[in-house]
Amino acid sequence: MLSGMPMRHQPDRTPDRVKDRPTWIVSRVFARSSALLAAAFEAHADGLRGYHYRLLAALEQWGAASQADLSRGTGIDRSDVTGGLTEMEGRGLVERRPDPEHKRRNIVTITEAGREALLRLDDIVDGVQAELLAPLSPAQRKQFIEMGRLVADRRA
Amino acid sequence: MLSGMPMRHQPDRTPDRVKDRPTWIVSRVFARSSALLAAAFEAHADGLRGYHYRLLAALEQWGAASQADLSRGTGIDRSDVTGGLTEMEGRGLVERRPDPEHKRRNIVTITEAGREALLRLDDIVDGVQAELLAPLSPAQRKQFIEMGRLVADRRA
DNA sequence: GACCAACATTGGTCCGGCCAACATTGGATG
DNA sequence: CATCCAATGTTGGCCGGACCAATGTTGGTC
Repeated sequence: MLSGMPMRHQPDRTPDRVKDRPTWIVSRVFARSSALLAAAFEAHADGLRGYHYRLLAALEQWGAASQADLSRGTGIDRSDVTGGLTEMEGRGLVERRPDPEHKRRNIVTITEAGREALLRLDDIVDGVQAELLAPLSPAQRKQFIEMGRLVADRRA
Repeated sequence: MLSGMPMRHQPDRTPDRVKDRPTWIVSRVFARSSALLAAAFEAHADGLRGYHYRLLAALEQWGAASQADLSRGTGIDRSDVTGGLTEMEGRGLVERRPDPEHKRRNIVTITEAGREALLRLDDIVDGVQAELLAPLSPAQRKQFIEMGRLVADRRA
C-alpha cells in the first residue's frame, strides 16, 4: 500500500514514483509517529496504550459518561471501550457503576489514580511530540500542524 | 493509540489533549490518505493493491530482479512478495522464471501488460494526491511535503 | 401487551506488517 | 572433498488495530 508500509524500511531504495508521492511521505511520517509512540508507551506506560489514554482523556474532560457516550465521543468502538475500561477498572483508574435510572447503562468515572495516570501519560505523549517534530524549526512546526489539520479535516 | 485511530471518526468530539497533538493530527492525515487510496484502488484498480503497485514500480525502474532483491528494495516482506507476485503472475502482469545460474533464485520481469497496469495505477494514485492536498495552496503543498520528508527521514 | 431502540458484552472478522520454519542450493572454509 | 553456513522461495502463522454481528437486557412507545 502507499499507505501501509513497513515500519523499519530504509528509504534508500524505494521506487521513485512511490517515494516522492505525498501519500507515501504521509505514511512514513505516520510510521515514525507510531513507532515513537509505541516505544514510549512500551517503555513507560506500564501496559497502557492509546485506547486507554483516549478514554481517560475523555473522562477527565467531559466527566462521568456511559460507555456508549464514550464510544461516540472518542470514536472507539463500543466493544473496544468495554475492553479498555475493564483493564483500567482492574487497575483502579476508573470506576463502573450501574446508572440508577437506567439499569442497562454503566456510569463510568475516572478515579484519582486515573487522573494521575493521565498526567503521566501526558508527559510520555508530550515527549513523543518533541521527538517527532525535532527536525523542524518552531515556525515550521506550527505550519506543519496547521497544514495537517487542513488536510485531515477536509470532509470526505 | 494516538496513532491508530478510527477511519470514520468525526473529530467533532475528541478530547482536547488528544486532538491538538501532532501525533494525532498525523494519524488523521494518514487515515484520510489511506481512505482515499483504498477507495480509489477499490473503484479502479481491479483488485490490485498497494503491494502490487510498489512491486510493479520496482520492476519497472530497476528491471528484472530476484524476489529477495524486490523484498529488500521495496521493504516488503519476502513472503508477501511471493504472494503479490503470484497474484500478478496469474494476471500476466509479471513473469517468474528460474535463474539459470542460481537455481534457487527466481528472476522476475514485468510484462507489457504489467507496464500498462502500472500506468493505470499511476493515474489512480495521482488522482489521490490531488485530492489529498486539495486544501493546500501550491506553495503550501511543497512545504508540507518537504517537512514531511524531514520528519519521516529522521533516522530512528 | 407488543414492539422497537439503546446498552453492554462476547466473540468474532479482516488486513497489514512481521516472523518462524522449511527445503533447496551455492559458496566458503577446513 | 566434506562440512558448515548463508541465501532463496514458500508455507503457515502471529499480532494489533479497526470493525462488525449476535445476544441478553432494559426502557420507552404505541
